[in-house]
Amino acid sequence: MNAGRPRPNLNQIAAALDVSVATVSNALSGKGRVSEALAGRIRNTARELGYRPSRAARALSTGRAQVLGLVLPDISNPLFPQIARAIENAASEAGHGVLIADARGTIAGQTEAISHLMELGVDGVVIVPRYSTRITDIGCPFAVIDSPSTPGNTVSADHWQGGELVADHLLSLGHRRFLLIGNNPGSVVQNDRIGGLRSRLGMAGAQMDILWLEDHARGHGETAPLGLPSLVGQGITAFAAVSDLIALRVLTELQRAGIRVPEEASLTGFDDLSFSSVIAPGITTARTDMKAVAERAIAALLRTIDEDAAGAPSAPSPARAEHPRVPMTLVIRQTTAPARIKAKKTPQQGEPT
Amino acid sequence: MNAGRPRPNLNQIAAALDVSVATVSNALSGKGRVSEALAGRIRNTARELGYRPSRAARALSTGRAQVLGLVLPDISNPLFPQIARAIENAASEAGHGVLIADARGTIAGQTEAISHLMELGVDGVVIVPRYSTRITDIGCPFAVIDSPSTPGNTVSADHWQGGELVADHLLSLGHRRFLLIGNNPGSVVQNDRIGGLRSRLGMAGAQMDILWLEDHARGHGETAPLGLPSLVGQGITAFAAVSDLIALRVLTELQRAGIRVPEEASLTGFDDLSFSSVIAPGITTARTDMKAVAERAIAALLRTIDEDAAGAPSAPSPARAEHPRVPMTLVIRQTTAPARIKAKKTPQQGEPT
DNA sequence: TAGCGTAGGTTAAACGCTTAATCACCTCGC
DNA sequence: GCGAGGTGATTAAGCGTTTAACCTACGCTA
Repeated sequence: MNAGRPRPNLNQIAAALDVSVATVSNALSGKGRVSEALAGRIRNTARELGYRPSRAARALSTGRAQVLGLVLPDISNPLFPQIARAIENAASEAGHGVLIADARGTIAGQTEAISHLMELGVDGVVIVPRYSTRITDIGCPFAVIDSPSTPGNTVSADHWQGGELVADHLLSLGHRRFLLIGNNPGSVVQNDRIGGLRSRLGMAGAQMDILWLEDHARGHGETAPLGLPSLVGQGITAFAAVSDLIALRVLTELQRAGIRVPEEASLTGFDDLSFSSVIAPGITTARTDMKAVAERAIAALLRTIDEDAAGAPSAPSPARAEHPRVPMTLVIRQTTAPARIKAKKTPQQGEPT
Repeated sequence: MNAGRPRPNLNQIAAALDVSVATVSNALSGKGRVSEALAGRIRNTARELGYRPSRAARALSTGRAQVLGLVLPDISNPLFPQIARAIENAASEAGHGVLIADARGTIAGQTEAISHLMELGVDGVVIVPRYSTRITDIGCPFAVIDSPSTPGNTVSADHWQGGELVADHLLSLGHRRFLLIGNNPGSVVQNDRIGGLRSRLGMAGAQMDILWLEDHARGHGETAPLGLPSLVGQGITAFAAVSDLIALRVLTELQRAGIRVPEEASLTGFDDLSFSSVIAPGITTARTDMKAVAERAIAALLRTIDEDAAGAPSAPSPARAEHPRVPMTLVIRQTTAPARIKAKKTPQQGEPT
């Protein structure tokens, strides 16, 4: 029923050495009791025959497919590469494969993607949820990467602290009038970044406004200019965006209007997207240590899978990591510089709003 | 040996209805001979019990895991999201999952990634090869997405034609002096794009130079300015980059120098990356119909897998698609406009170099 | 020398599904 | 009244591993 390339299996090795398959299995996995001499011979012939264990058979026998799922809100999100790469590496390190699934930006798509993955037989999934989604029981072990302030979050970057980092940097450069730019107020990640920014800027007595692009788009259209140049005229010297993609939009809009960055206005982003280091000027940004996030997420997920198999009564709650928040780091490039105006006045401390 | 959540299986359905597992299997798959009445009852109880077939068991029995691998030269490549999304959708449509693998930019990593995927038990892989790599026998069915001029290419965008498209557009706007910008001359894709551009520009008797960024980086460093503004002074009116990422770099460098795009210089890219539609001005670019490419690649791959299982003697050559080249389309945005100088002279035809 | 622990294996069942082979029964046509 | 053919189901083998349970020497100790 199954022609194709007949891969060598345990039987062939066993037959070649005239031992039982169980012995071969034990020798290769190092489990049962096999003399070192025989084990060596078995390993040799296994190598000679080019033996590759059948994952399917192993999965059937052990109940573990050694495959994890990765659910993303939108694969075309520019941050996706970083996440996917990190998750894949971490999982690969642990001997697991990663199956991707695209939620297509919708909440229905997210549910669908998860059940599709389960259909495919994954042992567990790591979910980067679409904003304003609360992942509850999904019938298999799962880890959530969102933001520390999200209930049920397994591990993530400390977006709030990232905001503080950026704020401190801009304040230290003497900036006092800010525009914070977000996309969607429903996103916990974005809110936390804005929150971190506001808390520090507020403490320093700085003046700030917030622009949510989604609101702006509703009024003026998706690609309408944001009217930033006039704000510079009104004294704003620093723009802090919650994403490098937004920062890029700001940068080009300012440049096009003939406003020089960073000489006339500073600009920061988040995420250190691929283009941020390539363009001129390079974008100053807060970066997530994706490797750390992914490793902790995978570790927590695998632990949960084990516990689940060991007989947890059926309470599939999100995996929990020991250290759920990974600090962000600041990458200083060329879009930030000392504020031009009102810069000689030394930074005033302890002057809360 | 296997606690955990005991999923309902064929046996339970069979027991519940007091029929044999074979009948249940047949009813659910619509294969053997089962009366419509019984089949209906079986489907019902299957639904009630929340039955989900075990992929592992099916894979073991049929020899098909229903999982494909996707090998990418570098997951952090900004084009990756488009490809991954399209492949995932197409595969999902065909009932298959997609396992990702990262070649980490190296040729060794690519080999490693492929064998890792095979280790994981994929039925076949689709490979987007690192440039200057020739994929030969890899022990399992595979499809290659590179460029039509690559031997062994399964399907891809018609990069050459994309270059022609861009060239024609710029020529029609009256441009006559060009700088073509590539990254690495070893990339077939980039070479084809450049080739398409050159052929058309050459036919029109235009003047052009080529800048390979990798050469430039070797001499001046990775992020060194490209010295574009002075070229504009020398009469170049159009920059054609082989990627939007490069185009973005060009755009920001020009803008920073106070050169207005597209008023003083036009600019084009390739791939329609995520940021290209967001920034100001939006980048005019040649776009790949990834959906079409992915669908053909998957279809060809699945066909090859079938043939392979049917007993192809063991000649695993790349999957072949009926229509291996997918035309690119031009997305005209704001970085291209009529040439300022020498533009009144009507385009001269039939004046080859 | 009986008894025992242990190193080094083997046997066989189980995982859940697919599918070829078989079988029982019923209906026709002659 | 009997074989041919068809329908609807069952039986059983097999996919490749894992693993619990069992078996057999052999070297010791008491």
